[in-house]
Amino acid sequence: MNIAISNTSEKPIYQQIFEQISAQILKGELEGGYSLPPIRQAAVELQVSVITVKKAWEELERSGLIYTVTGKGCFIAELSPEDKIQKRNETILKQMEIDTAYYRSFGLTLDEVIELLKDVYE
Amino acid sequence: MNIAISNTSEKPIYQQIFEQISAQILKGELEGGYSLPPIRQAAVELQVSVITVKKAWEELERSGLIYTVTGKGCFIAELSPEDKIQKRNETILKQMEIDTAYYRSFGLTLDEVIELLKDVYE
Amino acid sequence: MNIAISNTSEKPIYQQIFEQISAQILKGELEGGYSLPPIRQAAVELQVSVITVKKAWEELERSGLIYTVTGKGCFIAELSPEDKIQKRNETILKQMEIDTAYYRSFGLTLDEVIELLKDVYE
Amino acid sequence: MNIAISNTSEKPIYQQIFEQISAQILKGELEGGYSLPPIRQAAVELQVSVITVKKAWEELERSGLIYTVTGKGCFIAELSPEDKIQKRNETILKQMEIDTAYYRSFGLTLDEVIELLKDVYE
DNA sequence: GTGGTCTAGACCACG
DNA sequence: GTGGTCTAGACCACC
Repeated sequence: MNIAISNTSEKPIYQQIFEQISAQILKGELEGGYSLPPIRQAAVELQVSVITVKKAWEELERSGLIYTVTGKGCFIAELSPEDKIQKRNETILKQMEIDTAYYRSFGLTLDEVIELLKDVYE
Repeated sequence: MNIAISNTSEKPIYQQIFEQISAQILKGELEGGYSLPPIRQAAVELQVSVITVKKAWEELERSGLIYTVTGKGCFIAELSPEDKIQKRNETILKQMEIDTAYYRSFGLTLDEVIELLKDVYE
Repeated sequence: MNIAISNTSEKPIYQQIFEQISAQILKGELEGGYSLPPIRQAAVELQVSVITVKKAWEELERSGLIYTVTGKGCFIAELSPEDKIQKRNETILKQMEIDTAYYRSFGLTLDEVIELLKDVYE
Repeated sequence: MNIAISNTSEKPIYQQIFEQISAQILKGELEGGYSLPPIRQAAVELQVSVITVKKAWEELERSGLIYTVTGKGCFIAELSPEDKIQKRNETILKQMEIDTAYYRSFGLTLDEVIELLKDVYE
């Protein structure tokens, strides 16, 4: 559970948790078959409400990244490396479309965006 | 007043208005010195409440993109092309830092991001 | 008519005019007996509405700094130097009470205020 | 919530609230980490609309004096004594420049201002 | 006519 | 229960 939570962020906490675990699974940091910690334990670790954790877990299940075995816990879905990459790209592309729409609204060309991106990416 | 409002978007309406006018000013579509429509008229055109328009206008003023003359109206600030580009880049870089942090959390390298970006930008 | 007007200031224009003429009379820059310019001419010079000038003139008359001779114009009241100083101090003290109340609300002592004041006064 | 509101003042209510809370924080009367009352409760206490309170709270947040945690409440920022003094002086100096410009427009010297100030400060 | 302020009341997401 | 947003409608000062 290597997760950073910002209370003052505009992003809901449950979504911060969802995004970070989601990224960790698709990066391969969390391997298929292994279990996530019980929600109550996660809630204590992350210093948030049980409800908040539950909401994040539900999002993960809805995205097909984990599955629940009633009475046993939540387990990370077993995805092939190809599946992971595909899911990762789907997720990112969805966000990227929103991002580029924003950049374009300011009249930026692709080249200008790439130029700025290089600076930001360090 | 060429503005598209989505009521279903998660983004507050006032911010949608702010972002679009902001982009239009920085793109040079709205020239310095000219006046924005009166808030009440804009409210009718955009089919939103007067207060929602006002909130957007206030953000624009706070960003130095317009100035208000009480009893006369709101006018677009006279910015040099350099100022516009600088302000534009500031605005975009702020957003881009958030975007890239997201991409990186999935383990994407700069080159991968640029590759995806090219596809999305069409 | 040596008057600087700011459209963007929060202060009403008529009050800006009033304050500046008021100060000039009490400083002795405008001498008793001399006439102010006709409101229409003043309006043109100052680039403001006739109504605005009229409102400033009315305030001046109410303060006893000018008097109107119907059909002839507005004249600066003849005040002895002592009267001027007294009026000036009255005017300033009224404002100063408001100002000091503000400073004190932050817990500043008299000495601290004087210290800051010296810096600001250059 | 020790706040005095004047309905007859020319100053907007939300600004009166802002200024007084601002002063209390910078004086150290309200300590970092503690929470302000919920806006709805404050509205009842102060006998004003919820929106008026909210506007004051927004100004406080913009000034870096409080931070908002959606769904939890608004908390007073943790500022070091040095930060407080610096912010206090910034705030006061901004106002003092306006005040002194007014005094000077009447031809008062620094010494005369200080003399009057001593009287007013009691 | 313009913007500036304030009100009362409503619905929503979040925790 | 908390803040975040939005609405409709009102009154005021200023120009």
